[in-house]
Amino acid sequence: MDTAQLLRHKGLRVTHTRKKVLRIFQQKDHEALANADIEKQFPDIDRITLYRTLKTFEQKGILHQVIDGTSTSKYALCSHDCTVHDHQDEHAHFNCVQCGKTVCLEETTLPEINVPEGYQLQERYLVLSGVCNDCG
Amino acid sequence: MDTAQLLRHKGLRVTHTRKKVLRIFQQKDHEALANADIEKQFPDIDRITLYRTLKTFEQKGILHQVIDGTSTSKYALCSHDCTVHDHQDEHAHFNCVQCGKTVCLEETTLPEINVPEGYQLQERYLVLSGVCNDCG
DNA sequence: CTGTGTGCAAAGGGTTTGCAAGTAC
DNA sequence: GTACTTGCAAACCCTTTGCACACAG
Repeated sequence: MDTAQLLRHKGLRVTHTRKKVLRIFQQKDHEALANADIEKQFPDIDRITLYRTLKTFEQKGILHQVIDGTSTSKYALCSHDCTVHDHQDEHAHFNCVQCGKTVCLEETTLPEINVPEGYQLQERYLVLSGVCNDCG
Repeated sequence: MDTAQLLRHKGLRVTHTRKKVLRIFQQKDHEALANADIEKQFPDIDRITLYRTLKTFEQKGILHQVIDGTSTSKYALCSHDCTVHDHQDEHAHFNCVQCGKTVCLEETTLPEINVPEGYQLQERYLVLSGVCNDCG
């Protein structure tokens, strides 16, 4: 599905900004990107519009948030079986402490966890940090 | 070891603020606290001093940072075998999406993870979120 | 044409830095 | 007395909100 089709399929209007942002995520397939990362690649975009675009994409099930232990929020493309209400992102993420890049480790799986009596588990994140291939 | 002893043992001067902050963490043993949480319990403390206190405690191996998926940084007491350079915190943390509280799940263990060729793993965090016992 | 998206300004929350005054040892 | 700590102001970064204008459908 190309960018315009995907947007339309998710009930969103097809705008220049949205196509461009979506394409960036598709190119950087296994990487989690923050607002600032996208601004770097696309300097003429309005910062605020970008925040809103990412949030909209998340709500529509196009992107999902990635927790990587840094204080900035990052997003990555949802896999195809993601629905709006049930984001599936069952793998670990690795954050490089040197370059700050965060990648999805697709080959990993999350462990089963038993939460204590009375707790309701909704999301699980396995966050790894260290030095990546490029920086090591 | 009482608060003053611990501080002295870590090479820190014993001040009113440090004793009080340390005591709060000791009381809330399995909970990860953010700057704001401590301010609530101890309203007359200076916010900036508190930031610095927490950072100092982390550097000295008294506290360690807890990743819980929220944008605020939280800390919890290090276990006894924590050293300055090698923080050990081998269990999952659970963040309640309703009350925002983050607790350590001492009984869990982190899985072994194989990182890709060329990656150097330094830290692992298993972050859970959902609804806690009190809110559920 | 209508409702959705954008761009700008302004504000908000969390955090850090600089510097003078205060305090532990 | 000296080096370490504190407290205050100000700055910084990331993010959100309000509102008028622009544009997709």
